[in-house]
Amino acid sequence: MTMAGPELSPKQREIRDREGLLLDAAQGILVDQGYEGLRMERVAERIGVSKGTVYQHFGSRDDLVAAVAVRSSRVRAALFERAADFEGTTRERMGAVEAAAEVFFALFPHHDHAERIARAAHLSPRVQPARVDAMRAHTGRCFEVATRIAAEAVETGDLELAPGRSVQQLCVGLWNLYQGAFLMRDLEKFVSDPAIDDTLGTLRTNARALLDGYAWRALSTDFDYGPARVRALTQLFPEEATAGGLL
Amino acid sequence: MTMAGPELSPKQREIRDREGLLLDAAQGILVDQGYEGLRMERVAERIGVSKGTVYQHFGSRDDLVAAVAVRSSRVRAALFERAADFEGTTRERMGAVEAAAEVFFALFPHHDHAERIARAAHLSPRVQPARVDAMRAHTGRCFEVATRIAAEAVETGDLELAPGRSVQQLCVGLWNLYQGAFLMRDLEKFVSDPAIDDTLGTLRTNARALLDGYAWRALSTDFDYGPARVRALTQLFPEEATAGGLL
DNA sequence: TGATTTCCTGACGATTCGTCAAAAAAATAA
DNA sequence: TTATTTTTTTGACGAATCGTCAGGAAATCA
Repeated sequence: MTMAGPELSPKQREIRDREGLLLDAAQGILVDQGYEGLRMERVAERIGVSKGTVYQHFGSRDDLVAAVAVRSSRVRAALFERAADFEGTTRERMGAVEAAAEVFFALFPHHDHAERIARAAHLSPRVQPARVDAMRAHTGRCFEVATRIAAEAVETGDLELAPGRSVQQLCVGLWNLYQGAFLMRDLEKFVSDPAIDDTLGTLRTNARALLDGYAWRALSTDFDYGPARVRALTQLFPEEATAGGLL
Repeated sequence: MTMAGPELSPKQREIRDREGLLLDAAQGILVDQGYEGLRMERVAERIGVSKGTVYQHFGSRDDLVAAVAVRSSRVRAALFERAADFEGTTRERMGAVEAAAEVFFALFPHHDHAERIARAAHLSPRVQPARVDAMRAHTGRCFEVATRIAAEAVETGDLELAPGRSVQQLCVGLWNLYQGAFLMRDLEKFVSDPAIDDTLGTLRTNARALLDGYAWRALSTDFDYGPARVRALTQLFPEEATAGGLL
Protein backbone atom coordinates (compact mmCIF):
# COMPACT_ATOMS: atom_id res chain seq x y z
CA MET A 1 0.00 0.00 0.00
CA THR A 2 2.94 2.29 0.52
CA MET A 3 3.50 4.47 -2.51
CA ALA A 4 6.75 3.69 -4.22
CA GLY A 5 7.34 7.45 -3.81
CA PRO A 6 10.73 9.03 -4.13
CA GLU A 7 13.15 7.10 -1.99
CA LEU A 8 14.95 9.43 0.38
CA SER A 9 18.61 8.92 0.91
CA PRO A 10 19.83 9.33 4.47
CA LYS A 11 21.33 12.63 3.49
CA GLN A 12 18.12 13.92 1.97
CA ARG A 13 16.22 12.92 5.02
CA GLU A 14 18.74 14.67 7.21
CA ILE A 15 18.21 17.87 5.25
CA ARG A 16 14.46 17.60 5.45
CA ASP A 17 14.51 17.01 9.20
CA ARG A 18 16.94 19.84 9.73
CA GLU A 19 14.32 22.34 8.66
CA GLY A 20 12.24 21.44 11.66
CA LEU A 21 15.21 21.53 13.99
CA LEU A 22 16.10 24.99 12.74
CA LEU A 23 12.55 26.18 13.34
CA ASP A 24 12.65 24.71 16.84
CA ALA A 25 15.91 26.47 17.56
CA ALA A 26 14.69 29.79 16.18
CA GLN A 27 11.42 29.51 18.05
CA GLY A 28 13.22 28.77 21.29
CA ILE A 29 15.42 31.82 20.90
CA LEU A 30 12.43 33.98 20.00
CA VAL A 31 10.60 32.86 23.12
CA ASP A 32 13.32 33.66 25.58
CA GLN A 33 15.44 36.27 23.85
CA GLY A 34 13.09 37.95 21.46
CA TYR A 35 13.69 39.11 17.93
CA GLU A 36 16.79 41.05 18.88
CA GLY A 37 18.43 37.98 20.30
CA LEU A 38 17.86 35.95 17.17
CA ARG A 39 21.29 35.78 15.52
CA MET A 40 21.67 33.56 12.53
CA GLU A 41 24.97 32.24 13.80
CA ARG A 42 23.41 31.32 17.12
CA VAL A 43 20.60 29.44 15.44
CA ALA A 44 23.18 27.52 13.43
CA GLU A 45 25.23 26.73 16.52
CA ARG A 46 22.23 25.30 18.33
CA ILE A 47 21.91 22.48 15.86
CA GLY A 48 25.58 22.17 15.08
CA VAL A 49 25.84 23.57 11.57
CA SER A 50 27.32 26.71 10.11
CA LYS A 51 25.60 29.90 9.18
CA GLY A 52 25.75 29.20 5.47
CA THR A 53 23.66 26.08 5.92
CA VAL A 54 20.88 28.03 7.58
CA TYR A 55 20.76 30.27 4.54
CA GLN A 56 20.10 27.25 2.37
CA HIS A 57 16.80 26.79 4.14
CA PHE A 58 15.81 30.39 4.77
CA GLY A 59 16.78 33.34 2.62
CA SER A 60 17.10 35.80 5.44
CA ARG A 61 16.58 36.33 9.11
CA ASP A 62 13.08 37.65 8.56
CA ASP A 63 12.35 34.71 6.32
CA LEU A 64 13.26 32.42 9.18
CA VAL A 65 11.00 34.29 11.57
CA ALA A 66 8.23 34.14 9.01
CA ALA A 67 8.71 30.41 8.68
CA VAL A 68 8.32 30.06 12.44
CA ALA A 69 5.09 32.04 12.25
CA VAL A 70 3.81 29.98 9.35
CA ARG A 71 4.37 26.75 11.21
CA SER A 72 2.48 27.87 14.28
CA SER A 73 -0.30 29.46 12.27
CA ARG A 74 -0.78 26.12 10.55
CA VAL A 75 -1.20 24.50 13.93
CA ARG A 76 -3.71 27.17 14.88
CA ALA A 77 -5.77 26.61 11.79
CA ALA A 78 -5.80 22.89 12.53
CA LEU A 79 -6.99 23.56 16.08
CA PHE A 80 -9.76 25.81 14.81
CA GLU A 81 -10.88 23.24 12.28
CA ARG A 82 -10.96 20.54 14.88
CA ALA A 83 -13.22 22.80 16.92
CA ALA A 84 -15.59 23.21 13.99
CA ASP A 85 -16.91 19.69 14.46
CA PHE A 86 -17.89 20.19 18.07
CA GLU A 87 -21.41 19.04 18.91
CA GLY A 88 -23.74 21.58 20.41
CA THR A 89 -25.71 24.74 19.78
CA THR A 90 -24.19 27.24 17.38
CA ARG A 91 -23.01 29.38 20.22
CA GLU A 92 -21.47 26.43 22.03
CA ARG A 93 -19.65 25.60 18.84
CA MET A 94 -18.31 29.13 18.61
CA GLY A 95 -17.25 28.61 22.20
CA ALA A 96 -15.26 25.59 21.07
CA VAL A 97 -13.45 27.80 18.58
CA GLU A 98 -12.68 30.21 21.38
CA ALA A 99 -11.35 27.28 23.36
CA ALA A 100 -9.08 26.43 20.43
CA ALA A 101 -7.84 30.00 20.49
CA GLU A 102 -7.14 29.69 24.20
CA VAL A 103 -5.16 26.52 23.66
CA PHE A 104 -3.09 28.13 20.96
CA PHE A 105 -2.56 31.21 23.10
CA ALA A 106 -1.19 29.05 25.88
CA LEU A 107 1.00 26.85 23.71
CA PHE A 108 2.53 29.40 21.32
CA PRO A 109 3.40 32.49 23.32
CA HIS A 110 5.88 33.63 20.71
CA HIS A 111 3.48 33.51 17.82
CA ASP A 112 2.13 37.01 17.67
CA HIS A 113 5.61 38.46 17.78
CA ALA A 114 6.80 36.27 14.94
CA GLU A 115 3.66 36.96 12.94
CA ARG A 116 4.08 40.68 13.28
CA ILE A 117 7.66 40.52 12.04
CA ALA A 118 6.60 38.42 9.12
CA ARG A 119 3.85 40.83 8.25
CA ALA A 120 6.00 43.93 8.65
CA ALA A 121 8.55 42.55 6.22
CA HIS A 122 6.01 41.31 3.72
CA LEU A 123 6.92 43.60 0.86
CA SER A 124 10.64 43.18 0.80
CA PRO A 125 12.13 40.24 -1.03
CA ARG A 126 13.57 39.34 2.35
CA VAL A 127 10.62 37.03 3.01
CA GLN A 128 9.59 34.43 0.49
CA PRO A 129 6.19 35.44 -0.88
CA ALA A 130 5.04 31.86 -0.50
CA ARG A 131 5.40 32.16 3.25
CA VAL A 132 3.31 35.31 3.40
CA ASP A 133 0.67 33.60 1.28
CA ALA A 134 0.74 30.54 3.52
CA MET A 135 0.22 32.63 6.61
CA ARG A 136 -2.61 34.52 5.02
CA ALA A 137 -4.18 31.21 4.01
CA HIS A 138 -3.92 29.77 7.51
CA THR A 139 -5.43 32.89 9.02
CA GLY A 140 -8.14 32.68 6.41
CA ARG A 141 -8.95 29.15 7.50
CA CYS A 142 -9.49 30.38 11.05
CA PHE A 143 -11.82 33.10 9.89
CA GLU A 144 -13.67 30.68 7.69
CA VAL A 145 -14.38 28.34 10.57
CA ALA A 146 -15.73 31.22 12.62
CA THR A 147 -17.80 32.83 9.90
CA ARG A 148 -19.33 29.52 8.90
CA ILE A 149 -20.58 28.92 12.41
CA ALA A 150 -21.90 32.45 12.68
CA ALA A 151 -23.63 32.15 9.31
CA GLU A 152 -25.22 28.93 10.45
CA ALA A 153 -26.44 30.68 13.56
CA VAL A 154 -28.12 33.25 11.35
CA GLU A 155 -29.75 30.48 9.33
CA THR A 156 -31.03 28.64 12.37
CA GLY A 157 -32.27 31.86 13.90
CA ASP A 158 -29.98 31.72 16.92
CA LEU A 159 -28.47 34.96 15.72
CA GLU A 160 -30.52 37.82 14.34
CA LEU A 161 -28.27 40.57 13.10
CA ALA A 162 -29.33 44.14 13.77
CA PRO A 163 -29.11 46.38 10.73
CA GLY A 164 -25.56 47.44 9.93
CA ARG A 165 -24.05 44.36 11.52
CA SER A 166 -22.60 41.35 9.75
CA VAL A 167 -21.11 38.00 10.65
CA GLN A 168 -17.79 39.25 9.26
CA GLN A 169 -17.80 42.15 11.67
CA LEU A 170 -18.65 39.82 14.51
CA CYS A 171 -15.72 37.59 13.65
CA VAL A 172 -13.37 40.54 13.33
CA GLY A 173 -14.51 41.61 16.77
CA LEU A 174 -13.75 38.23 18.30
CA TRP A 175 -10.43 38.14 16.49
CA ASN A 176 -9.51 41.57 17.81
CA LEU A 177 -10.34 40.61 21.37
CA TYR A 178 -8.20 37.52 20.91
CA GLN A 179 -5.29 39.45 19.43
CA GLY A 180 -5.69 41.92 22.24
CA ALA A 181 -5.06 39.12 24.68
CA PHE A 182 -1.60 38.70 23.17
CA LEU A 183 -0.93 42.39 23.62
CA MET A 184 -2.18 42.31 27.19
CA ARG A 185 0.27 39.56 27.98
CA ASP A 186 3.08 42.02 27.33
CA LEU A 187 1.46 44.62 29.54
CA GLU A 188 0.98 42.02 32.23
CA LYS A 189 4.66 42.20 33.03
CA PHE A 190 4.32 45.77 34.27
CA VAL A 191 0.81 46.59 35.23
CA SER A 192 -0.84 44.55 37.92
CA ASP A 193 -4.59 44.53 37.66
CA PRO A 194 -6.93 41.58 37.95
CA ALA A 195 -8.42 42.36 34.54
CA ILE A 196 -5.00 42.34 32.92
CA ASP A 197 -3.45 39.63 35.03
CA ASP A 198 -6.02 37.03 34.12
CA THR A 199 -5.66 37.59 30.41
CA LEU A 200 -7.64 34.59 29.30
CA GLY A 201 -10.39 35.13 31.83
CA THR A 202 -10.86 38.67 30.59
CA LEU A 203 -10.86 37.41 27.02
CA ARG A 204 -13.63 34.96 27.85
CA THR A 205 -15.69 37.59 29.60
CA ASN A 206 -15.40 40.02 26.72
CA ALA A 207 -16.00 37.44 24.02
CA ARG A 208 -19.20 36.47 25.79
CA ALA A 209 -20.22 40.08 26.21
CA LEU A 210 -19.59 40.72 22.52
CA LEU A 211 -21.72 37.78 21.42
CA ASP A 212 -24.39 38.80 23.91
CA GLY A 213 -24.29 42.25 22.35
CA TYR A 214 -24.87 40.70 18.96
CA ALA A 215 -27.82 38.91 20.59
CA TRP A 216 -26.51 35.44 19.81
CA ARG A 217 -28.81 33.15 21.77
CA ALA A 218 -28.67 31.75 24.34
CA LEU A 219 -27.21 34.82 26.05
CA SER A 220 -24.43 34.10 28.50
CA THR A 221 -26.50 35.82 31.17
CA ASP A 222 -29.21 33.16 30.71
CA PHE A 223 -26.99 30.16 30.21
CA ASP A 224 -23.71 29.01 31.74
CA TYR A 225 -21.18 28.30 28.99
CA GLY A 226 -18.52 27.16 31.44
CA PRO A 227 -19.36 23.44 31.22
CA ALA A 228 -19.46 23.52 27.41
CA ARG A 229 -16.02 25.10 27.38
CA VAL A 230 -14.62 22.39 29.64
CA ARG A 231 -16.26 19.76 27.49
CA ALA A 232 -14.70 21.26 24.37
CA LEU A 233 -11.28 21.33 25.98
CA THR A 234 -11.43 17.76 27.29
CA GLN A 235 -13.08 16.37 24.20
CA LEU A 236 -11.20 18.17 21.45
CA PHE A 237 -7.82 19.08 22.94
CA PRO A 238 -7.20 16.86 25.95
CA GLU A 239 -3.43 16.82 25.69
CA GLU A 240 -2.92 20.33 24.43
CA ALA A 241 -5.18 21.86 27.06
CA THR A 242 -3.37 19.98 29.80
CA ALA A 243 0.02 21.00 28.46
CA GLY A 244 -1.16 24.57 28.31
CA GLY A 245 -2.41 24.50 31.89
CA LEU A 246 -6.04 25.06 30.92
CA LEU A 247 -7.31 21.90 32.58
CA MET B 1 2.30 87.51 34.70
CA THR B 2 5.08 85.77 32.82
CA MET B 3 7.34 83.89 35.17
CA ALA B 4 10.83 85.31 35.28
CA GLY B 5 11.85 81.71 34.56
CA PRO B 6 15.25 80.72 33.25
CA GLU B 7 16.16 82.93 30.32
CA LEU B 8 16.96 80.86 27.29
CA SER B 9 19.83 81.88 25.09
CA PRO B 10 19.21 81.55 21.35
CA LYS B 11 21.40 78.49 21.31
CA GLN B 12 19.55 76.84 24.12
CA ARG B 13 16.28 77.49 22.40
CA GLU B 14 17.63 76.01 19.20
CA ILE B 15 18.56 72.85 21.04
CA ARG B 16 15.18 72.62 22.67
CA ASP B 17 13.34 73.09 19.38
CA ARG B 18 15.54 70.62 17.63
CA GLU B 19 14.14 67.82 19.74
CA GLY B 20 10.75 68.37 18.17
CA LEU B 21 12.21 68.58 14.68
CA LEU B 22 14.01 65.31 15.21
CA LEU B 23 10.81 63.66 16.37
CA ASP B 24 9.00 65.03 13.33
CA ALA B 25 11.68 63.68 11.05
CA ALA B 26 11.71 60.28 12.70
CA GLN B 27 7.94 60.08 12.70
CA GLY B 28 7.82 60.95 9.02
CA ILE B 29 10.28 58.22 8.16
CA LEU B 30 8.41 55.73 10.33
CA VAL B 31 5.17 56.50 8.56
CA ASP B 32 6.39 55.97 5.05
CA GLN B 33 9.39 53.70 5.40
CA GLY B 34 8.76 51.81 8.59
CA TYR B 35 11.16 50.85 11.32
CA GLU B 36 13.61 49.29 8.90
CA GLY B 37 13.95 52.52 6.97
CA LEU B 38 14.75 54.53 10.06
CA ARG B 39 18.49 55.20 9.81
CA MET B 40 20.00 57.54 12.33
CA GLU B 41 22.06 59.24 9.66
CA ARG B 42 18.97 59.87 7.57
CA VAL B 43 17.13 61.41 10.48
CA ALA B 44 20.10 63.71 11.05
CA GLU B 45 20.27 64.66 7.39
CA ARG B 46 16.61 65.63 7.32
CA ILE B 47 17.17 68.46 9.74
CA GLY B 48 20.70 69.26 8.65
CA VAL B 49 22.79 68.02 11.55
CA SER B 50 25.19 65.16 11.98
CA LYS B 51 24.55 61.78 13.48
CA GLY B 52 26.39 62.61 16.67
CA THR B 53 23.98 65.40 17.42
CA VAL B 54 21.02 63.05 17.26
CA TYR B 55 22.70 60.91 19.86
CA GLN B 56 22.81 63.88 22.21
CA HIS B 57 19.04 63.83 22.32
CA PHE B 58 18.35 60.13 22.09
CA GLY B 59 20.60 57.43 23.37
CA SER B 60 19.81 54.93 20.65
CA ARG B 61 17.63 54.25 17.70
CA ASP B 62 15.04 52.49 19.83
CA ASP B 63 15.15 55.38 22.26
CA LEU B 64 14.24 57.69 19.41
CA VAL B 65 11.36 55.47 18.36
CA ALA B 66 10.20 55.33 21.96
CA ALA B 67 10.31 59.11 22.14
CA VAL B 68 8.09 59.31 19.07
CA ALA B 69 5.65 56.94 20.74
CA VAL B 70 5.70 58.90 23.98
CA ARG B 71 4.88 62.11 22.20
CA SER B 72 1.90 60.68 20.38
CA SER B 73 0.67 58.81 23.44
CA ARG B 74 0.70 62.11 25.29
CA VAL B 75 -1.51 63.57 22.60
CA ARG B 76 -3.82 60.59 22.88
CA ALA B 77 -4.17 60.98 26.62
CA ALA B 78 -5.00 64.65 26.11
CA LEU B 79 -7.67 63.72 23.56
CA PHE B 80 -9.18 61.18 25.93
CA GLU B 81 -9.23 63.67 28.77
CA ARG B 82 -10.90 66.27 26.62
CA ALA B 83 -13.56 63.68 25.86
CA ALA B 84 -14.13 63.08 29.56
CA ASP B 85 -15.94 66.40 29.90
CA PHE B 86 -18.48 65.67 27.20
CA GLU B 87 -22.07 66.36 28.21
CA GLY B 88 -24.50 63.50 27.94
CA THR B 89 -25.51 60.16 29.35
CA THR B 90 -22.73 57.93 30.64
CA ARG B 91 -22.83 55.87 27.49
CA GLU B 92 -22.72 58.91 25.28
CA ARG B 93 -19.70 60.05 27.20
CA MET B 94 -18.00 56.73 26.64
CA GLY B 95 -18.90 57.27 23.01
CA ALA B 96 -17.00 60.54 23.13
CA VAL B 97 -13.96 58.65 24.36
CA GLU B 98 -14.36 56.26 21.47
CA ALA B 99 -14.53 59.28 19.17
CA ALA B 100 -11.25 60.48 20.66
CA ALA B 101 -9.77 57.09 19.89
CA GLU B 102 -11.01 57.36 16.31
CA VAL B 103 -9.42 60.77 15.93
CA PHE B 104 -6.12 59.51 17.24
CA PHE B 105 -6.33 56.46 15.02
CA ALA B 106 -6.74 58.67 11.97
CA LEU B 107 -4.06 61.19 12.88
CA PHE B 108 -1.28 58.93 14.15
CA PRO B 109 -1.12 55.90 11.90
CA HIS B 110 2.44 55.17 12.92
CA HIS B 111 1.75 55.09 16.63
CA ASP B 112 1.07 51.44 17.31
CA HIS B 113 4.20 50.43 15.47
CA ALA B 114 6.34 52.86 17.44
CA GLU B 115 4.71 51.84 20.69
CA ARG B 116 5.36 48.20 20.06
CA ILE B 117 9.03 48.85 19.40
CA ALA B 118 9.28 50.87 22.54
CA ARG B 119 7.63 48.16 24.56
CA ALA B 120 9.66 45.36 23.05
CA ALA B 121 12.89 47.13 23.96
CA HIS B 122 11.77 48.12 27.43
CA LEU B 123 14.23 46.05 29.37
CA SER B 124 17.43 46.94 27.63
CA PRO B 125 19.26 50.10 28.58
CA ARG B 126 18.71 51.07 24.96
CA VAL B 127 15.56 52.95 25.92
CA GLN B 128 15.57 55.48 28.72
CA PRO B 129 13.42 54.08 31.50
CA ALA B 130 11.82 57.47 31.87
CA ARG B 131 10.31 57.12 28.42
CA VAL B 132 8.82 53.74 29.20
CA ASP B 133 7.39 55.15 32.39
CA ALA B 134 5.97 58.12 30.53
CA MET B 135 4.25 55.91 28.00
CA ARG B 136 2.83 53.74 30.72
CA ALA B 137 1.56 56.84 32.46
CA HIS B 138 -0.10 58.20 29.35
CA THR B 139 -1.76 54.88 28.65
CA GLY B 140 -2.85 54.83 32.26
CA ARG B 141 -4.52 58.21 31.81
CA CYS B 142 -6.56 56.81 28.94
CA PHE B 143 -7.68 53.86 30.99
CA GLU B 144 -8.51 56.11 33.89
CA VAL B 145 -10.81 58.25 31.80
CA ALA B 146 -12.62 55.17 30.56
CA THR B 147 -12.88 53.39 33.89
CA ARG B 148 -14.12 56.53 35.60
CA ILE B 149 -16.99 56.87 33.16
CA ALA B 150 -17.83 53.19 33.46
CA ALA B 151 -17.71 53.39 37.24
CA GLU B 152 -20.05 56.35 37.14
CA ALA B 153 -22.41 54.37 34.95
CA VAL B 154 -22.48 51.69 37.62
CA GLU B 155 -23.24 54.29 40.26
CA THR B 156 -26.05 55.87 38.27
CA GLY B 157 -27.48 52.48 37.44
CA ASP B 158 -26.97 52.80 33.68
CA LEU B 159 -24.70 49.81 33.92
CA GLU B 160 -25.46 46.75 36.03
CA LEU B 161 -22.56 44.34 35.92
CA ALA B 162 -23.38 40.67 35.74
CA PRO B 163 -21.44 38.55 38.24
CA GLY B 164 -17.86 37.96 37.16
CA ARG B 165 -17.69 41.15 35.15
CA SER B 166 -15.93 44.38 36.09
CA VAL B 167 -15.49 47.84 34.68
CA GLN B 168 -11.80 47.05 34.24
CA GLN B 169 -12.62 44.10 32.05
CA LEU B 170 -15.01 46.21 30.05
CA CYS B 171 -12.34 48.82 29.45
CA VAL B 172 -9.79 46.19 28.49
CA GLY B 173 -12.31 44.88 26.00
CA LEU B 174 -12.80 48.27 24.40
CA TRP B 175 -9.07 48.82 24.39
CA ASN B 176 -8.50 45.50 22.68
CA LEU B 177 -11.05 46.23 20.00
CA TYR B 178 -9.37 49.56 19.48
CA GLN B 179 -5.89 48.07 19.28
CA GLY B 180 -7.29 45.47 16.95
CA ALA B 181 -8.28 48.26 14.59
CA PHE B 182 -4.61 49.14 14.26
CA LEU B 183 -3.79 45.55 13.42
CA MET B 184 -6.63 45.37 10.90
CA ARG B 185 -5.22 48.37 9.12
CA ASP B 186 -2.18 46.29 8.24
CA LEU B 187 -4.33 43.43 7.03
CA GLU B 188 -6.38 45.85 4.96
CA LYS B 189 -3.55 46.08 2.48
CA PHE B 190 -4.03 42.46 1.45
CA VAL B 191 -7.44 41.17 2.30
CA SER B 192 -10.41 42.93 0.81
CA ASP B 193 -13.52 42.50 2.87
CA PRO B 194 -16.06 45.14 3.84
CA ALA B 195 -15.59 44.31 7.49
CA ILE B 196 -11.84 44.79 7.26
CA ASP B 197 -11.84 47.59 4.75
CA ASP B 198 -13.95 49.90 6.87
CA THR B 199 -11.76 49.52 9.91
CA LEU B 200 -13.31 52.28 11.95
CA GLY B 201 -16.86 51.33 11.07
CA THR B 202 -16.24 47.81 12.27
CA LEU B 203 -14.63 49.16 15.41
CA ARG B 204 -17.74 51.24 16.13
CA THR B 205 -20.05 48.32 15.50
CA ASN B 206 -18.11 46.04 17.79
CA ALA B 207 -17.63 48.60 20.52
CA ARG B 208 -21.39 49.12 20.56
CA ALA B 209 -22.03 45.40 20.58
CA LEU B 210 -19.61 44.97 23.47
CA LEU B 211 -21.28 47.67 25.57
CA ASP B 212 -24.68 46.24 24.65
CA GLY B 213 -23.41 42.89 25.85
CA TYR B 214 -22.45 44.44 29.16
CA ALA B 215 -26.01 45.83 29.19
CA TRP B 216 -24.93 49.44 29.39
CA ARG B 217 -28.14 51.39 28.87
CA ALA B 218 -29.43 52.68 26.56
CA LEU B 219 -28.64 49.79 24.28
CA SER B 220 -27.51 50.76 20.80
CA THR B 221 -30.39 48.72 19.42
CA ASP B 222 -32.83 51.02 21.22
CA PHE B 223 -31.02 54.29 20.66
CA ASP B 224 -29.06 55.80 17.78
CA TYR B 225 -25.64 56.89 18.99
CA GLY B 226 -24.65 58.28 15.59
CA PRO B 227 -25.72 61.86 16.32
CA ALA B 228 -23.96 61.87 19.69
CA ARG B 229 -20.78 60.76 18.00
CA VAL B 230 -20.98 63.54 15.44
CA ARG B 231 -21.69 66.01 18.19
CA ALA B 232 -18.64 64.81 20.10
CA LEU B 233 -16.45 65.11 17.05
CA THR B 234 -17.64 68.60 16.10
CA GLN B 235 -17.75 69.87 19.64
CA LEU B 236 -14.59 68.39 21.07
CA PHE B 237 -12.27 67.86 18.11
CA PRO B 238 -13.46 70.04 15.24
CA GLU B 239 -10.08 70.54 13.63
CA GLU B 240 -8.60 67.16 14.38
CA ALA B 241 -11.65 65.30 13.12
CA THR B 242 -11.65 67.28 9.91
CA ALA B 243 -7.93 66.76 9.41
CA GLY B 244 -8.43 63.05 10.00
CA GLY B 245 -11.26 62.86 7.49
CA LEU B 246 -13.87 61.89 10.07
CA LEU B 247 -16.17 64.81 9.34
C1' DT C 1 40.06 90.35 22.44
C1' DG C 2 41.28 86.09 24.71
C1' DA C 3 39.93 82.27 27.76
C1' DT C 4 36.70 78.86 28.82
C1' DT C 5 32.93 76.13 28.29
C1' DT C 6 29.68 73.90 25.51
C1' DC C 7 28.42 71.72 21.39
C1' DC C 8 29.07 69.44 16.86
C1' DT C 9 31.26 66.49 13.71
C1' DG C 10 32.54 62.55 10.96
C1' DA C 11 36.08 59.02 11.13
C1' DC C 12 36.39 54.79 13.65
C1' DG C 13 35.70 50.18 16.06
C1' DA C 14 32.37 46.78 16.61
C1' DT C 15 28.66 43.97 15.20
C1' DT C 16 25.88 41.32 12.21
C1' DC C 17 23.95 40.40 7.87
C1' DG C 18 24.14 37.75 3.61
C1' DT C 19 27.54 35.92 -0.15
C1' DC C 20 30.54 32.88 -2.37
C1' DA C 21 34.79 30.42 -3.64
C1' DA C 22 36.96 26.67 -1.94
C1' DA C 23 36.80 22.41 0.78
C1' DA C 24 34.38 18.37 2.28
C1' DA C 25 31.06 14.88 1.75
C1' DA C 26 27.95 12.14 -0.90
C1' DA C 27 26.54 10.02 -5.05
C1' DT C 28 27.67 7.88 -9.20
C1' DA C 29 30.56 5.53 -12.59
C1' DA C 30 34.24 2.60 -13.80
C1' DT D 1 37.63 -0.49 -4.65
C1' DT D 2 38.89 3.68 -6.88
C1' DA D 3 38.00 7.66 -9.80
C1' DT D 4 34.87 11.17 -11.18
C1' DT D 5 31.04 14.04 -10.77
C1' DT D 6 27.56 16.27 -8.11
C1' DT D 7 25.86 18.09 -3.97
C1' DT D 8 26.47 20.18 0.34
C1' DT D 9 28.97 22.67 3.87
C1' DT D 10 31.93 25.98 5.53
C1' DG D 11 33.80 30.29 7.37
C1' DA D 12 36.32 34.25 5.63
C1' DC D 13 34.78 38.34 3.43
C1' DG D 14 32.34 42.77 1.80
C1' DA D 15 28.72 45.79 2.97
C1' DA D 16 25.89 48.28 6.04
C1' DT D 17 24.75 50.43 10.22
C1' DC D 18 25.12 51.23 15.07
C1' DG D 19 27.02 53.98 18.76
C1' DT D 20 31.54 56.37 20.39
C1' DC D 21 34.82 59.84 20.98
C1' DA D 22 38.82 62.85 20.13
C1' DG D 23 39.41 66.94 18.04
C1' DG D 24 37.58 71.11 16.05
C1' DA D 25 33.93 74.77 15.83
C1' DA D 26 30.90 77.78 18.01
C1' DA D 27 28.99 80.11 21.81
C1' DT D 28 29.59 82.26 26.22
C1' DC D 29 32.10 84.67 29.57
C1' DA D 30 35.83 87.71 31.54
